[in-house]
Amino acid sequence: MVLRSTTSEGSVAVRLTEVEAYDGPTDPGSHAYRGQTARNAVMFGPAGFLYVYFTYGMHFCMNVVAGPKGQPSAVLLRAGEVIEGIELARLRRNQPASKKSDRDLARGPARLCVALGIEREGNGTDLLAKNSPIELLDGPGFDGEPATGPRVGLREAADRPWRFWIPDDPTVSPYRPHVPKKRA
DNA sequence: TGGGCGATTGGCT
DNA sequence: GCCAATCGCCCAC
Repeated sequence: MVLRSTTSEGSVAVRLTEVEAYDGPTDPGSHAYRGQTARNAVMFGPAGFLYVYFTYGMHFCMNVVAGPKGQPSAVLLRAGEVIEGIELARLRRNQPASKKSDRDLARGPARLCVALGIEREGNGTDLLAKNSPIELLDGPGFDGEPATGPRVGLREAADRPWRFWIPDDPTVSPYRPHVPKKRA
């Protein structure tokens, strides 16, 4: 799958290489686990819409709503390879042109949002609509099965193997378990 | 009503 | 490897 965003600055497209599944009501790791709130309202709508949230006081991450209306399942987009608009992506990420650093342009959920220029106002975008500023497109697949493993950085439901990535792809982000905050 | 904590990142040791 | 940055959300008080 490919995600493309278009702004006045231009377009950037990313081939998605790493995602995680979040099943609302039965998944303690999901933002929708405790019911609908102002923040997660988009998740309770129909599939194919973008749920963007702000975290750690400085980062945005995004999900594609996957379940039908009223069933808040979603897919967190964690990483990808920039396949279009790489100069704009480098500019947004403040990275010099280099084969080595290009790998990191969209490697990680917050980096992916920066590279595509997606922030708060992208929340609720219809990814399947004609002429949408952010569109989800069919893209070249790959041979074989995706790799699976536990989701990154979760305290709750850390055992569920609901992370999926393209094996051996260099743009996939490294796995990190949850780190408890140190007490005073 | 407020404090603890988060689906993270980048810089420094 | 370790840690600070930084603020909105949510629930226990």
